[in-house]
Amino acid sequence: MCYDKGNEWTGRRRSMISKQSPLPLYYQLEEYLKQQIESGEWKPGDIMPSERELSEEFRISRMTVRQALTNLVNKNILFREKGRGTFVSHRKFEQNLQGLTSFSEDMERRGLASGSKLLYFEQVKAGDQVAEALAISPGDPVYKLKRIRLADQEPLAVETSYNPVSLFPELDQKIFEKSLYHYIEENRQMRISHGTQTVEAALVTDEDAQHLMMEEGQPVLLIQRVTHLEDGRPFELVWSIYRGDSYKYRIEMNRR
Amino acid sequence: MCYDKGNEWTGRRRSMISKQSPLPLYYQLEEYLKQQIESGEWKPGDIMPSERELSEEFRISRMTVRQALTNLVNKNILFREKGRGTFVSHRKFEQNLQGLTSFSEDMERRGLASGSKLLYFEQVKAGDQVAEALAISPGDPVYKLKRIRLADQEPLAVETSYNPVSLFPELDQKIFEKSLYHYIEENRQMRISHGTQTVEAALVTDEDAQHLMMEEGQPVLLIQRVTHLEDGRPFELVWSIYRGDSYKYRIEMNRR
DNA sequence: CAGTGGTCTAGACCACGGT
DNA sequence: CCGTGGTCTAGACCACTGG
Repeated sequence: MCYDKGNEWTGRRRSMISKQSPLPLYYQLEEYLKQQIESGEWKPGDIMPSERELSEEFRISRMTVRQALTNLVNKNILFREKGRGTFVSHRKFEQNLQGLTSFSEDMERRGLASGSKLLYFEQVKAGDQVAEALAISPGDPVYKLKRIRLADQEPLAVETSYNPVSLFPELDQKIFEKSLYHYIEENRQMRISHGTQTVEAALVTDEDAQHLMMEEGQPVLLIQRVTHLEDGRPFELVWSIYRGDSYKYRIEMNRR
Repeated sequence: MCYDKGNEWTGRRRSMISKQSPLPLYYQLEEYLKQQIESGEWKPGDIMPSERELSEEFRISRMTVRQALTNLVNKNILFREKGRGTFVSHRKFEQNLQGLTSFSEDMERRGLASGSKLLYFEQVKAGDQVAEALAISPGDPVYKLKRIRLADQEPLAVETSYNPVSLFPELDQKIFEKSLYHYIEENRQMRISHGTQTVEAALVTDEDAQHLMMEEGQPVLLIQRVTHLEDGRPFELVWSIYRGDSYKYRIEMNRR
């Protein structure tokens, strides 16, 4: 009986992977396994079929199976034990939670409608601090954008961003309205790689208090972010001021 | 001339990698390349020798070279471009960026002497909030520890931590003085896996103001952390209150 | 002992980038 | 066009865990 079921599976599984597809085989296998785990077909702690079994079932070489499994191990979806096997992780996190996300992605994850109100968008000369963060020379042109960020129509943050004109000469307001990250990755085909953030507590300034409809003397979260492309060039510097009473910065991370 | 230099290198390089070593070849190559980059032999933006070149020079197969390079790419030390080559990243070498670190590890990274002043250490019954965070039942025993954390002798934070007695029945003050993380990983041979933190801004309370030698009405950074073992069980809940004027929470992260 | 993941080889064909 | 990284194969031997 077990064998029968196994063979059924073999057929179903093999059909999920096509050598005709333009997608790499390891990627197809990776997506298939991920989907099976997400759908609960295999549960945390379950042992996976061995590499040689998967190799035979899908009629692909063991090295290709390993490439798929290794990627899932790196994403913390599977873990391996020498001499024992490969298992489904206990992690409940969808990976990526410590990922670099934009305001809109952040709000979407929290189930809030995101919006923004433009204060201004202009081209200015970089000051010393901006120039250093963006690895350009003081006086070089940068786009400066200031917006009030809304969550469910309520003002949540004031955001000021700087982007070097030399990197994206054609930036305009519409690109920001949709999503700068989307524009960079899809329209410009460049890859966003990593970023540095600092988070600190401060008291709200008079100007920001007006924008955020807060009283004086209340605390705010002050976040600075510098984000880099894959070749290391910084492409944005963002200063955000969040209302202390309505926003928590949340991060999930791994040891090592 | 270029060729001569190339051949010199070939000899030197090859000698760095031994098939006799118990260490895997890909790992030896990885360490060698990392060291060359750290020492400035190759600089950010430089193109690396091609995979086929490295393969010939070190007399190992291209797949093995790829394993070494792939690991370095995953660590953000190198990046690849299709049809062009493999390059040294511009990324600074701080690694372990988004890692889960203890207060002492954090201070060490900032070049500050860390210390702490015990306020109390006792066994109490878990309240609802603590029980939920630690995935135990309300009323279950937990260790509660409250300390003032010092950086270069100055008070920087007030920290309250909770650990389930059921997980570590033998915890004592001395273990905390040295390092709980060290104890768990070295003495107990358990693996710390992941954690969740929230960071928010608030005004200092009267009690904390005294501990931190702050005036009333000043902002503080309020950090909550829940940390898990590899099997998913939470083993600590920590509340930290940092002086807003002297501490920035810093995090580096990758997209995707 | 048989089965597992870990490492390694020597080929192969592809799509891509720059000349 | 040639050289690059990206993918893939069909083997191989090893060290390790379990019964």
